[in-house]
Amino acid sequence: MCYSFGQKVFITTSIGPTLADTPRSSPSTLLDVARRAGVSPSTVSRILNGTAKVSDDKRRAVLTAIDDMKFAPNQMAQGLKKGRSMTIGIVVQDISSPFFDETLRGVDDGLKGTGYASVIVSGHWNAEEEADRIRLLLARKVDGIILLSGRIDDDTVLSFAGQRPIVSTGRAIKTRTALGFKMDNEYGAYLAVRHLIELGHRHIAFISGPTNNTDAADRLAGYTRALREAGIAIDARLIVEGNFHEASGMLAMNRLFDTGQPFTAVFAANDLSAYGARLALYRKGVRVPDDISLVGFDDLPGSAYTTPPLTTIRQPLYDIGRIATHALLRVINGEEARGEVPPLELIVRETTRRLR
Amino acid sequence: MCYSFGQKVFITTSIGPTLADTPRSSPSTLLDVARRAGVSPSTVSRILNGTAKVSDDKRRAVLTAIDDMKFAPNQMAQGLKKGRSMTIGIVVQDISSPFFDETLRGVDDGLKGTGYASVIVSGHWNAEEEADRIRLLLARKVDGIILLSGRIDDDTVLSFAGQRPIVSTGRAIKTRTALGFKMDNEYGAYLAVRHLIELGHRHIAFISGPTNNTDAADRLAGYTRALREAGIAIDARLIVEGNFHEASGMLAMNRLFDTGQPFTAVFAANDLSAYGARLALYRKGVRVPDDISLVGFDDLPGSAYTTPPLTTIRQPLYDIGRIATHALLRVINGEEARGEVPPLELIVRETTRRLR
DNA sequence: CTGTTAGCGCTTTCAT
DNA sequence: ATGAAAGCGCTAACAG
Repeated sequence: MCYSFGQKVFITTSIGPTLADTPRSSPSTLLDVARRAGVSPSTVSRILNGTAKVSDDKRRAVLTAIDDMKFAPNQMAQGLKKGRSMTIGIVVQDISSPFFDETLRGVDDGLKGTGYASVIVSGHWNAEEEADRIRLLLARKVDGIILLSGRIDDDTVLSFAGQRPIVSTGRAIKTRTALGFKMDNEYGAYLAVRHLIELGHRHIAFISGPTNNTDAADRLAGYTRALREAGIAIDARLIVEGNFHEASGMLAMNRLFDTGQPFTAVFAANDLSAYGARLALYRKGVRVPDDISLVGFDDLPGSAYTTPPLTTIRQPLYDIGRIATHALLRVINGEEARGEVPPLELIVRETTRRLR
Repeated sequence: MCYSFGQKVFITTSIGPTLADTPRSSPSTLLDVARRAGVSPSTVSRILNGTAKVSDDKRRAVLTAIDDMKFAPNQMAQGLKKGRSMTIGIVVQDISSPFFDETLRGVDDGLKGTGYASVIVSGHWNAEEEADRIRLLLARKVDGIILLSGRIDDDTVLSFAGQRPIVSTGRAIKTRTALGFKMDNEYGAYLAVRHLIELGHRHIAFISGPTNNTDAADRLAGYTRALREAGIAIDARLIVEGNFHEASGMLAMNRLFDTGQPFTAVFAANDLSAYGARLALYRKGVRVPDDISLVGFDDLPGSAYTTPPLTTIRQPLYDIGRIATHALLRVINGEEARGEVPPLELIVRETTRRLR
């Protein structure tokens, strides 16, 4: 039964057969097709793979047989035989974060038309779990792995790369089968803070990311460099730690106010924490950008629709996904992997303003 | 090479070996393990699967061999033999939408510890493409399919269900191998509009979803029912069509103003279009909720952090994912699939206010 | 151009 | 309790 009662929805189904014990309309095999078309299995295979010339009449016979029987080659059998599963593994840290979404979209587009499918697993920001998931992918015989914001160390990546090619973001490695590339986070943060300084701000707070995260550390470095270059002293009270999530941005903002230190602008280490900071500001009745300027980092899709739209550092998330995919595919095929990731750039929207 | 130059990042790698032509540290097979442990392959298999009793000494020998050789069974071979790939297919419509994200998170959690992995494909809101993707999944021998917001018609689903069990959202089907359940969208919309009416609003605009979408149609129905019940005449000029995306919400809002019809509240058919509408309002200098009340539908994770936080109808996206997964797993195992999806509910946040 | 044969790595009767 | 042997569905020599 499946009935909707008022607002509740119940679903039930009677006891059905097991996947194992019911052949269903058991899918036809290549052998079935061969028999039906009156040819040998190899001929069918050859047509399927374009491996060799086949006479037109046989080809026609096979093609119609395939059509009639709605035959589709069993990918597991193909994979077992060819040693290629035609699937690649993607390791993300959070299956439902707009950050990874954009990259995944790039991967998806990069895979389009290649015959490859992807299985996505999450490391949940945890090195142990991440390594486990990678082992799982390897057991599944994925042909390659894309590691996004990996937590495991480079040596571990390298050892996995002994089994299958890996391309990873956020690390600078390069061997025969492992390739990594990282964005210049320090530079991005520098850009953000310099923008604020150019607008006349001198008291600029920073909501950092988790200290154990290299991207976060790089962004902090960019923040301090911009300040130093402008001859502005670093005030430790204006730097509070967040964890890249909305709630932490909100908390951080409140802590900033609690210190009593004056500031006219805040740079959040990522958009998500900027959203949280924005809410804290709203709750306090502080106007953005009139009273406080705010800049984020990432340029998530939603950042163009916040109120007001967020000034931020754009990460080419989609491109990273596409480029990583292309690179991996090339390595898998023994070609030279080469790619250029667009640089980080400042997107000035409406949360920053010149200090009068 | 992998070098970072200023802000640009270049990646290159020299020509490497093909996946095919390099055995790498070719993974050990079950046979290798058997030889090393001095037993037959069957014994190893039995230990791996717990299929039969094995003497303690042999078991120990095998286990250490497995450890030494870092053996992991080839899933393709296992799958081919057992007729189970331990993979399920997930069909979404947009690989990077917060809407699907939440559901995917539910699926991911539902799969945790089951040994199943998922391959996610996107139908891109297109029935043709969706059917294609499903065929691909079937060729990959997924053990079951979860179809989220499918575009294909029920008959097509049913025919696919002949090959593998399918559970789908947004449809009321129920056969031996196909199970669908849909949320009561009409009721949800009704809830939203009634809330507005209770707050004293009489002129309530509606930014609809695409007219060819059943969820959108249901929500429109709920809107009209609430109005009718309250004795408020439906004003066609207050209903404008959107397409569920931010930009369309923004456009719709502007069109609403262009009509010149007065209104004090707007109900957007989903959160994304509410975000767009919110921006249009901001641009026009219209305050929310002081001048105009706004309510959305979905309760995306971001909706708690908009400025101000969005009043909306909560869809139990995560639960839907989990429940669908459990149901599918049960069908796969020949058990009775049964589940209850939490009802839609109104979440009152800060974008609605009582009309003075 | 096409068929026959031998596996890919694993599980599973069937004997013992 | 354990091994031998057959085979899942496909591809790739190897003959012809």
